[in-house]
Amino acid sequence: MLELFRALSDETRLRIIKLLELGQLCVCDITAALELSQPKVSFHLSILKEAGLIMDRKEGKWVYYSLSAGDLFTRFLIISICEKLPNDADMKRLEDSRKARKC
Amino acid sequence: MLELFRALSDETRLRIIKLLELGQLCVCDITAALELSQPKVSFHLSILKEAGLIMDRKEGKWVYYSLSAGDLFTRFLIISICEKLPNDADMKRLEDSRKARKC
DNA sequence: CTCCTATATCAAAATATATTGATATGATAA
DNA sequence: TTATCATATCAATATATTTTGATATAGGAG
Repeated sequence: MLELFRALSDETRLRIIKLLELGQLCVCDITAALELSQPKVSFHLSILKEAGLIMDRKEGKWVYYSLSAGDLFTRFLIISICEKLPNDADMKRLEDSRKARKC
Repeated sequence: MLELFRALSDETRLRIIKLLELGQLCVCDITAALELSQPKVSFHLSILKEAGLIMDRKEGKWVYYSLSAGDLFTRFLIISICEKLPNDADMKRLEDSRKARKC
């Protein structure tokens, strides 16, 4: 429970969770959407993964991350975050990046 | 929401919340129950208060803290914490301290 | 094989948070 | 008044977390 709250106590990580509400995304999509450096994004993804909030799947060069099922409490937290967090700017950048076929 | 998770991402603060499930407690009760220094306890109480999780009430020399009502999401978090967190040792020390009438 | 791309990891630096010991405040009791 | 108790706050230190820049790894393309 403490690890869960720790994982959620960072703005970047909440933004990642909100982005993943859309479905699986690769690291470069997330990096483009958040406008952050790739090592930074990888760092935060690793913390979310450790806490059991997200999972990854390798496919060729890419690693796709998505929200993991988790228990009822965890899912409730994720739903609440997604409901309350605005992320229009991130979404827009994600769309732009995908149109540009950057990865 | 971020402030809420930040406030909850510390073991001492979760222990305080769990103790306050019992009802209002003064700082010296909490200090005795957790076996921590008074400034440390005051520090963590101030963070919980800032986040809207607890409230305080002055009465003479004492300051009593209790869980604050908050919104539905906040209350759900508090209930979940209290349900999942064991704190037998803290409770025992609280009882002992009260029997000894230390404050 | 060589080059490029996507991602992870590492060490160092930067920043944030927590702890300690000392002191301040304010209420009460003697 | 003076002493004492409960609590808060502060400055200094200690500790934890995050960020950065560099490098490693591994897959695919040419």
